[in-house]
Amino acid sequence: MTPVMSEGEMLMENSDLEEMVREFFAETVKVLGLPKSVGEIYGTLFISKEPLSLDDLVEQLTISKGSGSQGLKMLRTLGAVSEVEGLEGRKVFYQADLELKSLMGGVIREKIRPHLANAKEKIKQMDACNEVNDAHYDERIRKLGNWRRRAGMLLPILQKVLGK
Amino acid sequence: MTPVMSEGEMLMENSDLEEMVREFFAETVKVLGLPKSVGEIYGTLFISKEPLSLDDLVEQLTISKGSGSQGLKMLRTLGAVSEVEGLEGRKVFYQADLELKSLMGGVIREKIRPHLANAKEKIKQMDACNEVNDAHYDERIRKLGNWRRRAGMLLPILQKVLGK
DNA sequence: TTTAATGTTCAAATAAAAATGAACTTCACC
DNA sequence: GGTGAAGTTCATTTTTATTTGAACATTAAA
Repeated sequence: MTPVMSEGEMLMENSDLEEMVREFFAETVKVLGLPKSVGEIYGTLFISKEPLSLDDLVEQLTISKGSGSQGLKMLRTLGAVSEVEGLEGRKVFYQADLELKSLMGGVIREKIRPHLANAKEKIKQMDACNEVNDAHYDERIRKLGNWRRRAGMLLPILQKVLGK
Repeated sequence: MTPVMSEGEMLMENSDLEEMVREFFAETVKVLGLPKSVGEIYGTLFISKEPLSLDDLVEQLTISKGSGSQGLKMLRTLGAVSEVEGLEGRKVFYQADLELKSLMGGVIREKIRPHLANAKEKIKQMDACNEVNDAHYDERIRKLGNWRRRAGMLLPILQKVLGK
């Protein structure tokens, strides 16, 4: 709305590069099951020279305020962005946490772990359902239990390798 | 079409359990970025007492032949199902490979590795794009390279833990 | 306490992904 | 070669996921 520009805007060179980084993350987060706009927001913050406000992001990405707000909320929940004290009024600025483990760790914590917890329940129910104790079904349910257990063991290892 | 039933059909008990397993895999594969029908097919094969043909699956799941064909194709590509020599005519029967690593390994090989290879290219392009050698951009691109490298290291570890 | 800037929510619109089904290919068997 | 069962392909339809935008909060400053 206002014709006044925020500080960083004019000195920005290399908008090709910034665009590439945005696209890069847009694709990358899709592998993690997150929406494209979340990747674009994260990518924009990742490459930005200074923290950006919601309005900055909405303007740079030409996405709606609602989309931006929701995307930032998700990234905050994942722990992939952090708030920086805004100096002007109560506007909040965001910066990307640059570590792989922030984004990945967030996905593991918020998406994969809950899924595995749910799976544990489901498998228990299956066991209860197999009242006749059919040997074939027994064996398959046991195998499913092993799947889950093994997947559960994987996560700490993953997080360890994701490291610092 | 034909009113004649295939052998296994009548002795099937425990259709609740089978339904639960189908649903379980339908959800699980979504985490891996695969379509629901693929999970349903895999789940059906996973719990089935005998190998099933495309027609069997289409009937049990009430999905279209096209969907079934595409789903089986994907599962074959991933290495999560195998063909069993059909005795009747040239009809093919499928059975699930019951190991976690078949499905996961397939996803890693067919989806994640290609994505990482692509990422390597992209990062190279970014570097080329940063002709002024701006220190800030340099550092971010370097960090992206580290992400990719680390992710690449993760996969063999994953596959090792997925094990036998 | 009003105003205006900032941010959130959610029903509706849009875009993206998946499933359908009819046309087509292939091949075993006659 | 002709027939039909088996399987594939792909343009269209359906379903699901994402984005939008307008109404609604919240609060800093006047």
